[in-house]
Amino acid sequence: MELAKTYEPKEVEDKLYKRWMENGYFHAKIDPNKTPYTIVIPPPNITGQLHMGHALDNTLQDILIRMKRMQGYSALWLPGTDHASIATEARIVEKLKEEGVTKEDLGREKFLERAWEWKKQYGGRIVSQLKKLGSSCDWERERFTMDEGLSKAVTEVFVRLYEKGLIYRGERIINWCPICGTSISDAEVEYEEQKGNLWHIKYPVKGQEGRFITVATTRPETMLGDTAVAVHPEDDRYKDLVGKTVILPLMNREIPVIADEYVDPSFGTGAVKITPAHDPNDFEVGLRHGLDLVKVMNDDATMNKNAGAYAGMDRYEARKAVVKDLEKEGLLVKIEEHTHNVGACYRCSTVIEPMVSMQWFVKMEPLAKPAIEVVKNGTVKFVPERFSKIYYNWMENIRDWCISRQLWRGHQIPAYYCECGEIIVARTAPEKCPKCQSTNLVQDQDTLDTWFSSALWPFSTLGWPDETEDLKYFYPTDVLVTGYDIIFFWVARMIFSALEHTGKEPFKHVVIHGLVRDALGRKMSKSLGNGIDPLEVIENYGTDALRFALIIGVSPGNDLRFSDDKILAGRNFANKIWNASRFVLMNFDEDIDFSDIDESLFGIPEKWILSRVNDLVREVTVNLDKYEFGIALQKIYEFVWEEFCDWYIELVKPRLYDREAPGRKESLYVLNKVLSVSMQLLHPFMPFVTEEIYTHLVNDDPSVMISKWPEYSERYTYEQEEKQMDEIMTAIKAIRNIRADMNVPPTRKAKAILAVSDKGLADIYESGKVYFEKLAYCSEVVITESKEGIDKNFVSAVVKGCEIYIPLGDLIDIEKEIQRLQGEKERLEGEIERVNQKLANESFVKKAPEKVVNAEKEKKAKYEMMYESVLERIRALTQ
RNA sequence: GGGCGCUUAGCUCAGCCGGGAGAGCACCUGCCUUACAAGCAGGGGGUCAUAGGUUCGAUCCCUGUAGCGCCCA
Repeated sequence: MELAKTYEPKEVEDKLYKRWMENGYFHAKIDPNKTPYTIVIPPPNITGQLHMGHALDNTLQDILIRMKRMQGYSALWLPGTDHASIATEARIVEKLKEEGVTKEDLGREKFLERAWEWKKQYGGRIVSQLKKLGSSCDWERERFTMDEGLSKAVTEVFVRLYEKGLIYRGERIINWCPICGTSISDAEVEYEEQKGNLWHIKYPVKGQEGRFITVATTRPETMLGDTAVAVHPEDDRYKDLVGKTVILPLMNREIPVIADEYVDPSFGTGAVKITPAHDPNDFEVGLRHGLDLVKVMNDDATMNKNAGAYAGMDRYEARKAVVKDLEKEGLLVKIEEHTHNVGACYRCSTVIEPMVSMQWFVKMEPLAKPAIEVVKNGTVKFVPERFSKIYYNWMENIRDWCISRQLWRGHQIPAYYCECGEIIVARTAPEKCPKCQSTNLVQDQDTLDTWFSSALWPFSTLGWPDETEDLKYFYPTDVLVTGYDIIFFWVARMIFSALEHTGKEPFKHVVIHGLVRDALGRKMSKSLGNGIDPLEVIENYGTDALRFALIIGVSPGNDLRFSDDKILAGRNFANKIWNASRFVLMNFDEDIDFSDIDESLFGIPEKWILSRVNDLVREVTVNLDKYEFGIALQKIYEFVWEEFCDWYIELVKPRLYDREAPGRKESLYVLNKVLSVSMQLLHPFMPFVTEEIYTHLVNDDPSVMISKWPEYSERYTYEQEEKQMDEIMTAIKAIRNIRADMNVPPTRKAKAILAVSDKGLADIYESGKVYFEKLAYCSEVVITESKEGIDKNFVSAVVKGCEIYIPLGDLIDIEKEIQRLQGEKERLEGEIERVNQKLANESFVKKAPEKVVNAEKEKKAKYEMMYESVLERIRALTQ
């Protein structure tokens, strides 16, 4: 059988994915004889494009799901997409703008039609991109957050929480984005340190001519809405003013001076202006003191009629004007430079405006408590564990969640307002008001935060609120894989939602990974233009190379740098195993049949490699169970490349080239076996190349992805052969080493004399003669006890229990050879010195484990023997 | 201000139960050896940030310090 000389991913990937789909391998069945294993995908934005973050996240999930599937679980990876209301709406609004229309011009109904069209146009894109990545999702179960079923779940949750008093409508301070034109939640605000000013402003005290109280503020324009000045109750500077009244400059409004613990006397002047309608802390102060709310801004961040002369100005224009006017009136004391944190909209980076607004909220405290508890008691475990701290920190300080959005795209809030003032929250639109019987009802115009529906994802996708078979079998899910940037947005909300509505945790493990950065360590972003398109990588190097590059060398939870080097390493690895398979298959006869293998014909290399691969099986399984993806892949890489290709294949060649050699077929069997197992272990990481190879090899499975995951077995542990192979390999390396030192090309074969006194070692070498010839380029191998006939024309090397001599005649420079041996001598002296020091230390010998002490003693004996040999050789050459 | 992470070869990063520091890339030497030059063989290169502590023994555990990064307020 002939395979191409290099692996061509393009020729196999789409073909194989199609085959898997057609055979229904991705579909998970409800099977009472199997244990379910479930992962729900973090749903990407329906109109989004696959980026490296998705590629990493989904590769990790695919690795887990493919392994579990092979291990015999009924493994369900449930895919789907998210409607991403704010992002989608922004994009459509942008598009309309190009057409010269606003969404209001279009009207809600037409606008929503456009949104569905948009989905139709781009909705398939991310899904087909996930397929390019090799994701083995159960596409028959694909879901969308605005599907009928999921929408039903959203309504159900809203109604239940409302009925329980956990959802309420109220006028409270929220984060307002003037560009997106909607409220956003606390989690959606990104804080950035900015250079700004601290303005010190004098407020005249009423009835005390010439007396002022000076406040410091970073936002002078909000003073127009001030309803008090606050000082700390213990602050002697202001004690007498508490309860008095000051005149709000520019507005000439009278406002009280109040005392509140919230004020930090050491900051600024120790007196602060209170604007309850435009600052969250001031809002709290306002509640405590019963202050008025004076809102001075419109929704587009221009000043409103309450701002008097400043009405109509943009907030920054107003700031300038206010400062200028204060200065004119002599009320501006000073301007200090000051850096402070400014909140911006995560979506459009506009500085958000805290303002009082009538919105819907989820009451968080009763929901957060059990959600903290399940992590504390280990029902839900974060991997790595340190992320649970971030989770606690957020959950313990959480404020009520603002869930209403002034957007059209999304789940419309199931609340209906009657002209009589009654509010009805219901699963279906009520026909008339239960209070006044009016039929004049209007549904709330707002939609829900997208995360409100994603919070239900692990169970809504399985059919909840209906008690479906899927829900019963696959829920709770097993693992959630996601980035640390989304713990607050999503993970936390799924946990409390699941506990509240299903009474169960949504998943058992939360595997957190880092961000994919560029080669310089920067975040990949559109604005920087430094993003690497995973599809381009797939196009050029293949999916397997991409997946390799994303997994190799990363440790859980840490960010990773993505570089061309790693892609090339991945591509080269795919090519390497491709060629190893090519070699194996080239040696198969058409009618190859392994049904009558005689294990007694296994040689040392066969038992050695079987033992090694057996060990690999354990290592890979253990590490994957710990979510140590990087280590698991590294182990496979090293085994396949070094032990299997560089050693075993070379060792087995002499046997293969002799068609009459006894055990030839057994070696072919071992090649086939070890390669098959390697492909099985590697398959979750690099699904395509492994499938292509596995199906060419001799085995009973039609596909590696439904083959049985290998298991470690004592039966294939050959300790003795591993040791023997070690001896042979060490000697071969020593010969290669001196040959390379002498610059002897492989074509120039040379005799090797192995001077051994130990009978056992001599036997091992004897049985491995042919390997020396092949792997150490020996023309002849003499194993002897005597060193007769060895003269200055020989170079030598010393390994444990053996002296190796190679006659190289005129290639030898005796002076240089002596120098080399001197170096070796010094090295051994150092080793002996170190071991002696250890062994001379009484407490070491007394307290260290016996095993460790013995190992040191053995080393000592070994080095001393080698040292003697080197000395002797130096003497011989210097005579 | 509170919390977390990182500091290991020229670069990017691994490093399990504490018992002689590893990989990829880069660099140097020799090889088109009938699977693979996307390859083979060999080599150089490290005070494991720093100061203490625990221990027979510390890259690893503990404490302090410095630098970098992230999250929260």
